[in-house]
Amino acid sequence: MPRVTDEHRAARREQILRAAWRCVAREGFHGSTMAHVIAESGLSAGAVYGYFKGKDELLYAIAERSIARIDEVFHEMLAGDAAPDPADVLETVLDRLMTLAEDPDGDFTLIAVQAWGEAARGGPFLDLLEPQFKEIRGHWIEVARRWQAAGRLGADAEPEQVGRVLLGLMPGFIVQRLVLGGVAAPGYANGLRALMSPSTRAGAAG
Amino acid sequence: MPRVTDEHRAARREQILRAAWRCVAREGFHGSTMAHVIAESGLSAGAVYGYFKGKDELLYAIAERSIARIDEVFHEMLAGDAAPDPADVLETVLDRLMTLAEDPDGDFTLIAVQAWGEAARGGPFLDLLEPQFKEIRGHWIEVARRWQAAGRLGADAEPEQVGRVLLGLMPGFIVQRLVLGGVAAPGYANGLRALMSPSTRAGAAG
Amino acid sequence: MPRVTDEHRAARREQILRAAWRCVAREGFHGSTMAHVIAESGLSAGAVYGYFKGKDELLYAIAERSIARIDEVFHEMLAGDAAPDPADVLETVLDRLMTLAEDPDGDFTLIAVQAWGEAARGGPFLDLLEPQFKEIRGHWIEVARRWQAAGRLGADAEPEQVGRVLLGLMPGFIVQRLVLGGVAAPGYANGLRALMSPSTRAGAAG
Amino acid sequence: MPRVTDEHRAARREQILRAAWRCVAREGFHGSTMAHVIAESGLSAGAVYGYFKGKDELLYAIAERSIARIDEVFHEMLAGDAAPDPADVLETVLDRLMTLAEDPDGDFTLIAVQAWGEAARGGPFLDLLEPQFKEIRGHWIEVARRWQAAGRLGADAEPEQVGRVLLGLMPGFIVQRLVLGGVAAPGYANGLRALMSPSTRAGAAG
DNA sequence: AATGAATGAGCGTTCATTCAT
DNA sequence: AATGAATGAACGCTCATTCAT
Repeated sequence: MPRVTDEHRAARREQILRAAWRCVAREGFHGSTMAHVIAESGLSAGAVYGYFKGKDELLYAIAERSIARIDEVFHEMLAGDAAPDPADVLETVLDRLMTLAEDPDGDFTLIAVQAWGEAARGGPFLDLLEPQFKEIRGHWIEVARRWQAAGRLGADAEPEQVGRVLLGLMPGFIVQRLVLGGVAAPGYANGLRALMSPSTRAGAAG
Repeated sequence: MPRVTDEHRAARREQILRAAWRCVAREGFHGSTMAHVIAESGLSAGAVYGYFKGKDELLYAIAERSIARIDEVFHEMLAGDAAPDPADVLETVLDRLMTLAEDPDGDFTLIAVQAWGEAARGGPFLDLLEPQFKEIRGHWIEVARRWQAAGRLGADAEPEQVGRVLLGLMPGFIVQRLVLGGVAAPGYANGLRALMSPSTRAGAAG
Repeated sequence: MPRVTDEHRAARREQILRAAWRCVAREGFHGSTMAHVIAESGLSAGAVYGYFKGKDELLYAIAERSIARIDEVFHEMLAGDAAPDPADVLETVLDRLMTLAEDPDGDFTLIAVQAWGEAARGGPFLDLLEPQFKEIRGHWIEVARRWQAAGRLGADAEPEQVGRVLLGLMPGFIVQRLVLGGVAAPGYANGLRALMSPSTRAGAAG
Repeated sequence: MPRVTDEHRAARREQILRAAWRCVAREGFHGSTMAHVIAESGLSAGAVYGYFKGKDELLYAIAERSIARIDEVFHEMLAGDAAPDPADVLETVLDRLMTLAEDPDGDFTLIAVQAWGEAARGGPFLDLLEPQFKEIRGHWIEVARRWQAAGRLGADAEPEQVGRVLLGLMPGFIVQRLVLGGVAAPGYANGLRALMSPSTRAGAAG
């Protein structure tokens, strides 16, 4: 019965992970005690520790999942070789991000911010976030490159620098939304469109 | 001799605050114990509690100072009624930010990220950050407004939306620098300049 | 097929006991967890508990076996009615003891010392060790008695007291070997021989 | 007020150590929980941890004290250059040992046996016991050497071997007393005297 | 005003044991 | 008979905070 057992283990792991997710989305990394997670999971302490070595591993797994969600958002975005408008990409990406953020289990962006705070101090969380940030930045650099190839970006523009700015818009959106609220994907994308389409003396924005 | 006493109190408060700042910049909000702060301050536990009600108040004061620094960065920026290029503003602002971040007492952006994480969960940290974010956003909106008034932004662009994007670039810069490193003010500003100065060559988007 | 079942049960019991023995010889009574024993035995938790009521019973069984080995060492030693030299008996006994101690499954003297520690506090381990110590002491008293009967011990010597001393030499050997190493049966027996054969030269003690 | 504070600290340390001593003498190393020690000490958990890093350090300190007591027993024993009868030394030593063992705080020999069990597995307890055993063995070797110099031991006897035997008599006494009871210093010493004064065919013991 | 020893609730974790399968 | 996932009481320990001096 290995199939059943493996499925069972995976389901239990998921159950715990979701419970921890809910706790962290509600109370942050440090406000979430193992006792909370255990109670939320409906399991016993021993059971939880059978699936995760300890609190650190659990938080790590949650952070992993949280930032993986940001990455997901790019899938299919760059399929083909089209040169989408960066503002359109941003809108799509943030739109998906907001859909995911409305998860009834809890807002993953809140967890992501916790993870940034942890990663800032170095250690395993930094090791986790670094490659994922790099990958997402790579996506944005690719967007910039294509945009440049399509003749929409100055020939002397450096896609790496443009990519940094585009990547930067994402944490900017997330933090702003969490702290101020009232930020939505279309408006934010429009702000970028306006910046990207400056009036040529008496020009018109998009 | 109330003057002396008041000065004394202020000096002591500052001494504690700086000690806590160093701790938090090194170990984060939760990694910093009161014992660490007390040791770092060179005072006794009782003395520290004589100036701050508890850890929360101390962290709050640190967060306050940390984000105040971001605000500082705008001072004199918008004096007069010039209409500076947003990318120039960004470069100046980030340049100052990096100077402040190199404080030997510890990187204030690290503390800021901790504060965002805390604020995301609501509570006093949100109440602290919200008005400060609002004010900084106000600065950016003003930048956008003047840019528009100078005819450099489409007439139908909404400065509020543009301001959100410009504000967003700051946390984006901070997080990216902490996680990936290798981000500097001029290059980041150049990325924005490139986006804002699209090729005038006719091009078609995807 | 009760025979087969009984044999099977005995084999399983032995399998568990040996696994526990290995664990205890490696990590002591308290350092050995049931999880270790279970893993070492290759059986499941449930299976182990099917053969032993709990950890206490298992440790008890191990202690039993460990001190039984010390007793073994006397078998045939006192067969017949010879009056062997106590030092010779000691040498033979310790020699056998060391052979047993080199069991690849682990040093039984290490387990014995654990058992002494437990027995010192009273309880079942004391009830276990007491009769076994008594029996071994009985052997030594018998050695002393025969030695006296052979005219090698003063007529007014009390074999019970001599037996206590001879018994005492055994834990002394075991502990000394575990803590200091470098103790071997022949040298230790020689030490006793030297004490038992004082110089006949006239001398005065201090 | 450093004097007072230092004395205070020393007194508190002693208070905790004695509480732990009582617990260990009653329940052994592993049966003694920190909660027990804390309750017994009359202090709080935090206070205890202010004086001892953790349970290990506390047990180590107790073991240290326990075996130090065995060493004490030799003080003044070998002052001067007399050549005392080993059996007399043994009697004195064991007599002192029993006096110390009757400490109302708990029998130190019980603690010593716990320490032997721990040391047998290597680690810090072995490092602690090894030099102390060596020193005590050194005392016994000196006793043997003097006895030999006084012409009471065969010229070809090796004091090192005799010393091992004499040292061995001590754990033998301790364990036997704990497990069987009914062992006292004079009787035990008499047993040794009897062994050391064999009848010369029809001789008389001392 | 300042000290720092003391507090104790609550933390993360372990592990002997059980029981549905 | 055998499994091993699950249990949960109890463990060692931390740390924000207090208060007698």
